[in-house]
Amino acid sequence: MPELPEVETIRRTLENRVKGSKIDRVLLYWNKSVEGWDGQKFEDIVEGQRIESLERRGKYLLITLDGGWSLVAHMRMTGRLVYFPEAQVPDKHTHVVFVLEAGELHFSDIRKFGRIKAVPTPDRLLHPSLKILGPEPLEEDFTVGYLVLALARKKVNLKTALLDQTVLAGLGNIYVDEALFLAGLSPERLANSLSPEEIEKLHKAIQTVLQAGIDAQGTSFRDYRDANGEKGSFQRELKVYGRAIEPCYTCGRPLERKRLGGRTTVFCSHCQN
DNA sequence: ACTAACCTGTAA
DNA sequence: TTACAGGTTAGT
Repeated sequence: MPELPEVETIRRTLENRVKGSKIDRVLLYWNKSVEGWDGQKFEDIVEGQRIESLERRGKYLLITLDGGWSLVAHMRMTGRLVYFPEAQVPDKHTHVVFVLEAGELHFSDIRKFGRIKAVPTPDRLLHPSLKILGPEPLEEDFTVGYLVLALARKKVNLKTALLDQTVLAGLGNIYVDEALFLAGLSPERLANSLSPEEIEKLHKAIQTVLQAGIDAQGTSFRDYRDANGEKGSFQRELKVYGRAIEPCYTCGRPLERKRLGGRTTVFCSHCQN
Protein backbone atom coordinates (compact mmCIF):
# COMPACT_ATOMS: atom_id res chain seq x y z
CA MET A 1 0.00 0.00 0.00
CA PRO A 2 1.97 2.98 1.06
CA GLU A 3 4.49 4.34 -1.37
CA LEU A 4 6.72 7.28 -0.61
CA PRO A 5 3.99 9.96 -0.30
CA GLU A 6 1.90 7.78 2.00
CA VAL A 7 4.80 6.84 4.26
CA GLU A 8 5.89 10.46 4.40
CA THR A 9 2.36 11.47 5.38
CA ILE A 10 2.28 8.82 8.09
CA ARG A 11 5.64 10.10 9.32
CA ARG A 12 4.42 13.69 9.53
CA THR A 13 1.08 12.96 11.14
CA LEU A 14 2.67 10.54 13.58
CA GLU A 15 5.39 12.99 14.51
CA ASN A 16 2.78 15.49 15.69
CA ARG A 17 1.18 12.85 17.87
CA VAL A 18 3.88 10.72 19.44
CA LYS A 19 7.22 12.50 19.27
CA GLY A 20 8.64 12.73 22.79
CA SER A 21 6.24 10.31 24.37
CA LYS A 22 7.23 7.16 26.20
CA ILE A 23 6.16 3.66 25.23
CA ASP A 24 4.94 2.09 28.46
CA ARG A 25 3.83 -1.28 27.10
CA VAL A 26 3.79 -3.32 23.92
CA LEU A 27 0.85 -5.66 23.33
CA LEU A 28 1.34 -8.32 20.66
CA TYR A 29 -1.63 -9.94 19.00
CA TRP A 30 0.27 -11.50 16.07
CA ASN A 31 3.91 -12.19 16.76
CA LYS A 32 5.08 -12.34 13.15
CA SER A 33 4.45 -8.60 12.76
CA VAL A 34 7.51 -7.84 14.88
CA GLU A 35 11.10 -8.94 15.07
CA GLY A 36 13.82 -8.20 17.58
CA TRP A 37 17.45 -7.90 16.49
CA ASP A 38 19.63 -10.91 17.38
CA GLY A 39 16.66 -12.75 18.80
CA GLN A 40 16.13 -10.28 21.61
CA LYS A 41 12.52 -9.95 22.57
CA PHE A 42 10.80 -7.04 20.87
CA GLU A 43 8.75 -6.05 23.91
CA ASP A 44 11.78 -6.03 26.20
CA ILE A 45 13.68 -3.79 23.80
CA VAL A 46 10.88 -1.29 23.31
CA GLU A 47 9.07 -0.98 26.62
CA GLY A 48 10.09 2.02 28.67
CA GLN A 49 11.73 3.88 25.79
CA ARG A 50 10.82 7.33 24.59
CA ILE A 51 10.19 8.21 20.93
CA GLU A 52 12.90 10.64 19.88
CA SER A 53 12.46 11.13 16.15
CA LEU A 54 10.71 9.83 13.05
CA GLU A 55 12.43 9.50 9.71
CA ARG A 56 11.56 8.01 6.35
CA ARG A 57 13.79 6.20 3.87
CA GLY A 58 12.00 5.12 0.70
CA LYS A 59 8.92 3.27 1.92
CA TYR A 60 10.45 2.54 5.32
CA LEU A 61 9.48 4.44 8.45
CA LEU A 62 12.25 4.74 11.05
CA ILE A 63 11.25 5.47 14.62
CA THR A 64 14.22 6.25 16.84
CA LEU A 65 13.89 5.56 20.56
CA ASP A 66 16.06 7.08 23.26
CA GLY A 67 17.58 3.87 24.59
CA GLY A 68 19.76 3.14 21.58
CA TRP A 69 17.14 1.28 19.58
CA SER A 70 15.12 2.18 16.51
CA LEU A 71 12.02 0.65 14.99
CA VAL A 72 12.15 -0.01 11.25
CA ALA A 73 8.62 -0.36 9.89
CA HIS A 74 7.34 -1.32 6.45
CA MET A 75 3.61 -1.30 5.75
CA ARG A 76 3.80 -3.42 2.59
CA MET A 77 0.28 -3.57 1.11
CA THR A 78 -2.23 -2.85 3.86
CA GLY A 79 -0.33 -1.84 6.98
CA ARG A 80 -1.46 1.13 9.06
CA LEU A 81 -0.06 2.98 12.06
CA VAL A 82 -2.84 4.91 13.73
CA TYR A 83 -2.71 6.97 16.91
CA PHE A 84 -5.62 7.07 19.33
CA PRO A 85 -5.71 9.67 22.14
CA GLU A 86 -7.67 7.27 24.32
CA ALA A 87 -7.30 3.55 24.94
CA GLN A 88 -8.97 1.62 22.12
CA VAL A 89 -10.20 -1.94 21.82
CA PRO A 90 -8.01 -3.31 19.01
CA ASP A 91 -9.93 -4.36 15.91
CA LYS A 92 -9.48 -7.80 14.35
CA HIS A 93 -6.61 -6.65 12.13
CA THR A 94 -4.57 -4.93 14.86
CA HIS A 95 -1.42 -6.94 15.52
CA VAL A 96 0.60 -4.61 17.75
CA VAL A 97 -0.45 -1.95 20.24
CA PHE A 98 2.07 0.50 21.67
CA VAL A 99 0.62 1.84 24.90
CA LEU A 100 1.99 5.36 25.35
CA GLU A 101 1.93 7.71 28.31
CA ALA A 102 -0.98 9.39 26.60
CA GLY A 103 -2.89 7.37 24.09
CA GLU A 104 -2.04 4.32 22.00
CA LEU A 105 -0.40 3.59 18.68
CA HIS A 106 -2.00 0.71 16.80
CA PHE A 107 -0.29 -1.23 14.03
CA SER A 108 -2.94 -2.97 11.95
CA ASP A 109 -2.54 -4.86 8.72
CA ILE A 110 -5.26 -6.79 6.92
CA ARG A 111 -2.89 -8.86 4.80
CA LYS A 112 -0.25 -9.28 7.52
CA PHE A 113 2.67 -8.52 5.19
CA GLY A 114 3.88 -5.47 7.12
CA ARG A 115 6.75 -5.73 9.60
CA ILE A 116 8.23 -3.75 12.48
CA LYS A 117 11.78 -4.58 13.47
CA ALA A 118 13.81 -3.28 16.40
CA VAL A 119 17.43 -2.56 15.46
CA PRO A 120 20.27 -0.70 17.19
CA THR A 121 19.96 2.95 16.14
CA PRO A 122 23.43 3.23 14.55
CA ASP A 123 22.54 0.24 12.34
CA ARG A 124 19.11 1.36 11.27
CA LEU A 125 20.17 2.32 7.75
CA LEU A 126 22.52 -0.65 7.42
CA HIS A 127 19.72 -3.18 7.47
CA PRO A 128 20.16 -5.21 4.23
CA SER A 129 16.93 -4.05 2.66
CA LEU A 130 17.69 -0.39 3.44
CA LYS A 131 21.34 -0.49 2.50
CA ILE A 132 20.55 -1.35 -1.11
CA LEU A 133 18.06 1.48 -1.64
CA GLY A 134 18.66 4.02 -4.39
CA PRO A 135 18.52 7.78 -3.75
CA GLU A 136 15.58 9.65 -2.28
CA PRO A 137 13.63 11.00 -5.27
CA LEU A 138 12.98 14.36 -3.61
CA GLU A 139 16.50 14.92 -2.30
CA GLU A 140 19.42 16.57 -4.01
CA ASP A 141 21.33 13.40 -4.79
CA PHE A 142 18.58 12.38 -7.23
CA THR A 143 19.90 14.25 -10.24
CA VAL A 144 19.20 13.86 -13.95
CA GLY A 145 22.78 12.65 -14.26
CA TYR A 146 22.16 9.91 -11.73
CA LEU A 147 19.03 8.79 -13.56
CA VAL A 148 20.95 8.66 -16.84
CA LEU A 149 23.54 6.35 -15.30
CA ALA A 150 21.03 4.23 -13.40
CA LEU A 151 18.80 3.60 -16.43
CA ALA A 152 21.72 2.97 -18.77
CA ARG A 153 22.58 -0.26 -17.02
CA LYS A 154 19.05 -1.64 -16.84
CA LYS A 155 18.07 -4.10 -19.55
CA VAL A 156 14.41 -4.11 -18.56
CA ASN A 157 11.38 -2.04 -19.41
CA LEU A 158 10.81 1.34 -17.78
CA LYS A 159 8.04 0.13 -15.51
CA THR A 160 10.22 -2.62 -14.06
CA ALA A 161 13.22 -0.32 -13.73
CA LEU A 162 11.31 2.34 -11.79
CA LEU A 163 9.77 -0.21 -9.42
CA ASP A 164 13.31 -1.38 -8.60
CA GLN A 165 14.07 0.18 -5.20
CA THR A 166 17.81 0.09 -5.89
CA VAL A 167 17.28 2.51 -8.78
CA LEU A 168 15.11 4.88 -6.76
CA ALA A 169 13.66 4.51 -3.28
CA GLY A 170 9.95 4.91 -2.75
CA LEU A 171 8.16 4.53 -6.07
CA GLY A 172 5.44 1.87 -6.28
CA ASN A 173 2.76 0.82 -8.70
CA ILE A 174 0.62 3.96 -8.46
CA TYR A 175 3.26 6.64 -8.74
CA VAL A 176 5.30 4.86 -11.44
CA ASP A 177 2.27 4.70 -13.70
CA GLU A 178 1.38 8.33 -12.96
CA ALA A 179 4.94 9.56 -13.51
CA LEU A 180 5.24 7.73 -16.83
CA PHE A 181 1.96 9.22 -18.01
CA LEU A 182 3.07 12.71 -17.02
CA ALA A 183 6.40 12.19 -18.79
CA GLY A 184 4.66 10.86 -21.90
CA LEU A 185 6.78 7.72 -21.82
CA SER A 186 5.60 4.18 -22.48
CA PRO A 187 6.14 1.75 -19.60
CA GLU A 188 7.16 -0.80 -22.24
CA ARG A 189 10.15 1.21 -23.43
CA LEU A 190 13.52 -0.32 -22.68
CA ALA A 191 14.98 1.60 -19.75
CA ASN A 192 18.34 2.04 -21.51
CA SER A 193 16.76 3.42 -24.68
CA LEU A 194 15.77 6.89 -23.45
CA SER A 195 17.22 10.07 -24.90
CA PRO A 196 18.69 12.65 -22.50
CA GLU A 197 15.63 14.85 -23.08
CA GLU A 198 13.30 11.98 -22.21
CA ILE A 199 15.23 11.22 -19.03
CA GLU A 200 15.00 14.85 -18.03
CA LYS A 201 11.23 14.77 -18.53
CA LEU A 202 11.01 11.58 -16.52
CA HIS A 203 13.11 13.02 -13.70
CA LYS A 204 10.84 16.05 -13.53
CA ALA A 205 7.68 13.95 -13.73
CA ILE A 206 8.77 11.67 -10.86
CA GLN A 207 9.42 14.63 -8.58
CA THR A 208 6.22 16.41 -9.60
CA VAL A 209 4.01 13.37 -9.02
CA LEU A 210 5.57 12.46 -5.67
CA GLN A 211 5.36 16.01 -4.38
CA ALA A 212 1.74 16.24 -5.50
CA GLY A 213 1.08 12.96 -3.70
CA ILE A 214 2.57 14.34 -0.49
CA ASP A 215 0.66 17.61 -0.87
CA ALA A 216 -2.55 15.57 -1.18
CA GLN A 217 -1.59 13.51 1.90
CA GLY A 218 -1.29 10.33 -0.14
CA THR A 219 -3.56 8.13 -2.23
CA SER A 220 -6.36 6.30 -0.44
CA PHE A 221 -7.34 4.01 -3.30
CA ARG A 222 -8.59 1.48 -0.77
CA ASP A 223 -6.86 0.83 2.55
CA TYR A 224 -4.39 3.64 3.12
CA ARG A 225 -4.87 5.94 6.12
CA ASP A 226 -2.51 8.36 7.86
CA ALA A 227 -1.64 8.27 11.58
CA ASN A 228 -4.88 10.09 12.40
CA GLY A 229 -6.91 7.49 10.51
CA GLU A 230 -7.64 10.01 7.75
CA LYS A 231 -7.70 9.30 4.02
CA GLY A 232 -5.49 11.05 1.53
CA SER A 233 -6.96 12.73 -1.55
CA PHE A 234 -4.55 11.98 -4.40
CA GLN A 235 -6.92 9.28 -5.70
CA ARG A 236 -8.93 12.18 -7.11
CA GLU A 237 -5.94 13.31 -9.17
CA LEU A 238 -4.95 9.96 -10.65
CA LYS A 239 -4.65 10.09 -14.44
CA VAL A 240 -4.10 6.41 -15.22
CA TYR A 241 -3.80 4.16 -12.15
CA GLY A 242 -7.04 2.23 -11.71
CA ARG A 243 -8.52 3.71 -14.92
CA ALA A 244 -7.99 0.86 -17.41
CA ILE A 245 -10.47 0.94 -20.32
CA GLU A 246 -11.58 4.44 -19.31
CA PRO A 247 -10.83 7.32 -21.69
CA CYS A 248 -7.47 9.06 -21.50
CA TYR A 249 -7.99 12.58 -20.13
CA THR A 250 -5.71 13.92 -22.88
CA CYS A 251 -6.75 12.11 -26.06
CA GLY A 252 -9.98 10.32 -25.14
CA ARG A 253 -8.79 6.90 -26.29
CA PRO A 254 -9.29 3.98 -23.87
CA LEU A 255 -6.37 3.40 -21.51
CA GLU A 256 -4.55 0.08 -21.84
CA ARG A 257 -3.85 -2.46 -19.13
CA LYS A 258 -0.84 -4.77 -19.30
CA ARG A 259 1.12 -6.85 -16.82
CA LEU A 260 4.67 -5.50 -16.63
CA GLY A 261 7.26 -6.39 -14.03
CA GLY A 262 4.63 -8.61 -12.44
CA ARG A 263 2.34 -5.65 -11.77
CA THR A 264 -0.79 -4.36 -13.48
CA THR A 265 0.19 -1.33 -15.53
CA VAL A 266 -2.19 1.23 -16.99
CA PHE A 267 -1.13 3.67 -19.69
CA CYS A 268 -2.19 5.49 -22.84
CA SER A 269 -0.53 3.92 -25.86
CA HIS A 270 -1.26 7.07 -27.84
CA CYS A 271 0.06 9.72 -25.43
CA GLN A 272 2.92 7.64 -24.03
CA ASN A 273 5.72 6.74 -26.43
C1' DA B 1 13.47 -12.43 -15.43
C1' DC B 2 9.40 -14.68 -14.08
C1' DT B 3 6.60 -17.02 -10.24
C1' DA B 4 5.36 -18.38 -5.75
C1' DA B 5 5.03 -17.19 -1.25
C1' DC B 6 3.47 -14.40 2.45
C1' DC B 7 -2.26 -13.13 3.90
C1' DT B 8 -7.17 -11.38 3.85
C1' DG B 9 -10.94 -9.03 1.66
C1' DT B 10 -13.64 -7.67 -2.15
C1' DA B 11 -15.48 -7.67 -6.68
C1' DA B 12 -16.27 -9.90 -11.02
C1' DT C 1 -15.04 -19.56 -7.65
C1' DT C 2 -11.55 -16.98 -9.39
C1' DA C 3 -8.89 -12.94 -9.95
C1' DC C 4 -6.81 -9.29 -8.09
C1' DA C 5 -5.00 -5.72 -4.62
C1' DG C 6 -0.19 0.85 -2.90
C1' DG C 7 5.27 -4.84 -1.73
C1' DT C 8 9.30 -7.57 -1.08
C1' DT C 9 11.91 -11.74 -1.14
C1' DA C 10 13.22 -16.41 -2.12
C1' DG C 11 12.94 -19.63 -5.12
C1' DT C 12 13.53 -21.49 -10.02
